[in-house]
Amino acid sequence: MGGRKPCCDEVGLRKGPWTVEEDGKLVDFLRARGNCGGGGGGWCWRDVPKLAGLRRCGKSCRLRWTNYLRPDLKRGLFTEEEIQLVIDLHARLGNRWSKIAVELPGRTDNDIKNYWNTHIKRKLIRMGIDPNTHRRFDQQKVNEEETILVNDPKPLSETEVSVALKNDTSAVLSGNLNQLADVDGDDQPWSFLMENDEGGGGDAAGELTMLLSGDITSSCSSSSSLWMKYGEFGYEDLELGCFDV
DNA sequence: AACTATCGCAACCGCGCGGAT
DNA sequence: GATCCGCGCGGTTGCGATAGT
Repeated sequence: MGGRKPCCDEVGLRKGPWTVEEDGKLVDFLRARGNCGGGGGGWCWRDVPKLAGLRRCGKSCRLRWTNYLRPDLKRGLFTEEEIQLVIDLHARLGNRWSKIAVELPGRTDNDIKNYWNTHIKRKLIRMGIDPNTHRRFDQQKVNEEETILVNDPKPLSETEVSVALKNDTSAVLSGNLNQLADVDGDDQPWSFLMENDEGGGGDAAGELTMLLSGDITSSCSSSSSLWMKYGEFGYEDLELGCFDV
């Protein structure tokens, strides 16, 4: 669009982490002047640095406010419900983080985006699910991904996975399932499934086996419904492994 | 204890959209 | 209709914290 200038090309403007003093100035200003958006405040973000006495660009001020200083922000870990909601919404909306954020009060698009990229996305990849399409990779793609992730990417057969699931995964699996189950060094999600498998938890392991062997589309219409199904087994937090143990 | 690798989050960058002129 | 301008969005980067060796 017609040769816009970068907003931050003015010399003397600060970049990088915000100081407490800067935060204070910005908060004070916004509390005193009310909201932007053509409202009664009579200011726009571009004016904020000048009006608030900050040596920042307006864009940086807006970002700091919306992502960090807003009083209605919810900090801390995502709840199980939020995670499931994110997955479900992402399946429908794709990377439209701002749209997803609308459905999660107190969470910013940046929050959700970060959480997706650092936690959920990797889990899905390792489970053979394309995080972009929410469909399973073809087996070759899975192998390629695993080749990158582990040194010995030899794929497990469905039988091997099944057997492995019946045993201690961390001990049995030296290959990709182990990576898959313990991406970040947290507890083994699959152990929970094993426990539930005993008492009519049904085919949790079986379904997982299908998932791992690439038959997810035959068992679930979408990944989000899959997560809901795991929710029935207590598979509620795919990142933190905080199952009912 | 020192070093290295990895993770997670805050912040930046560039682009596109939509309203105003 | 063309151009300008501000905002918001999504992708990416930088860096401190933490874990592993």
